[in-house]
Amino acid sequence: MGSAPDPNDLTARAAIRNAALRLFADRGADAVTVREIATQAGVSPALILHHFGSKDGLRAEVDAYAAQAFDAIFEAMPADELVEFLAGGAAGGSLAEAFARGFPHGSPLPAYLGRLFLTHDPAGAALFGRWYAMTRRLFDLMVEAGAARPTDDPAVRAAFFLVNDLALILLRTQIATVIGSDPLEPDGVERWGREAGKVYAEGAFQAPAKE
Amino acid sequence: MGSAPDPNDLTARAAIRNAALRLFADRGADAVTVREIATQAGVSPALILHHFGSKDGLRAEVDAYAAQAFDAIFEAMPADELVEFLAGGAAGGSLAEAFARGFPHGSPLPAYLGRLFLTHDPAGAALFGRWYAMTRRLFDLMVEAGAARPTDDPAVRAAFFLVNDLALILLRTQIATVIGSDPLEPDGVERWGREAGKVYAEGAFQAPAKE
DNA sequence: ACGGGGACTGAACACGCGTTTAGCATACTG
DNA sequence: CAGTATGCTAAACGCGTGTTCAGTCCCCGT
Repeated sequence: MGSAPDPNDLTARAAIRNAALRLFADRGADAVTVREIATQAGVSPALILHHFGSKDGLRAEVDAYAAQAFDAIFEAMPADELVEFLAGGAAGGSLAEAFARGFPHGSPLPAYLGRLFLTHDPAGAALFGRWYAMTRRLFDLMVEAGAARPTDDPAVRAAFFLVNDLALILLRTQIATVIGSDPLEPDGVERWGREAGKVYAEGAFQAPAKE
Repeated sequence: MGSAPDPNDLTARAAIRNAALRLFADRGADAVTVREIATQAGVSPALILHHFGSKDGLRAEVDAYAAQAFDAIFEAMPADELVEFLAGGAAGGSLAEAFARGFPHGSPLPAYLGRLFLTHDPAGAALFGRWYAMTRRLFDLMVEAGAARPTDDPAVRAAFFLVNDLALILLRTQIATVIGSDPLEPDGVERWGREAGKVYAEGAFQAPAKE
């Protein structure tokens, strides 16, 4: 929430927050103990309560921190720029690509996002709503610009594209296993973007060959 | 695992299993207590341990039960039939549609599947692998039959289609909120299938209008 | 120099968890 | 009818959890 670069960041407080973020993303907040976070952050369990009041307080702060990070991704994707980008023929500009670009290798935030959606966290619902509205607007602009075909069910189409994009983040590890590249690392982004771009531009099915 | 219709099903044992399945799917096994399952199933906590040995034993049995249900869906989708179906021009035959058809309204299994994937459960990884192999085979057959365009990265294309399909299940509630239909209920399946079919058949983007 | 306050800790506490145990009915077997 | 296995329960146990508390250290203003 605080916009100013908090001076008491990079402190034990921040170390606790970061450790909690990573552990929560990996295994879920319920499965992580305060003592475990403390060990990981190199502090005593009591200090966590001293700084955050309770485990739930820490949880709330980590949630807010993650939400802020996601909003940063969100705001780094201005719609106008995207229209130009897409209209230029490239298939990029997806949320997943923004993730790959915005979050360094090994960041716990993609996994955290998955948990946000799976646990039906209200913060996750709000995030989804905002991203959906953005996708919807984007397609309106693209149709207007002649870059996308019109459709009679734009609500579903926007949702279709959005969740396809999110699937890349949610199923990241499974995808990496079967295709041999992490789809949030440059190599995987490239392969995925090319294939998705082809399907989105011209489809994948065709009338079967006559005989 | 047992193929014969176990005579001691529809008993307290089955009631416990069903209650656990629903609770695990909704909130995750770690967040559910044995006492809670017992209350829901109308038995005493001790009976759960009597029947399943431990909470982990129950968890394993519920996992196996769910895996069996998913495999039933899997086997209800023979590839040959699918090829004909898809080649016929319809966009159906997706995993999500099979889910909608195979699981009654309000079944906890779709949510359970989400947890399987999100928690990096090995059973989830195995399931994903099998479904991926099936998708991969399906596309090979379709290309052979002239129903799908060839691609130089078939591994990514198969993964792309599979995860798009799974996204529908994983993000079901969020989708339902924004499009106004549950995508695993007949109405939503219809809308989603039509839109996805259009995109997969002919794409959604086009060169911008010249001027 | 010194007093005060915040960062920090070790030890303990209360509680809820999974689990154990002893025992009660019921029903089947000889 | 005794004997015994089975389905089931109430009560308790040990343990790990989130949390509290009393106190130590150390920096910083006066």
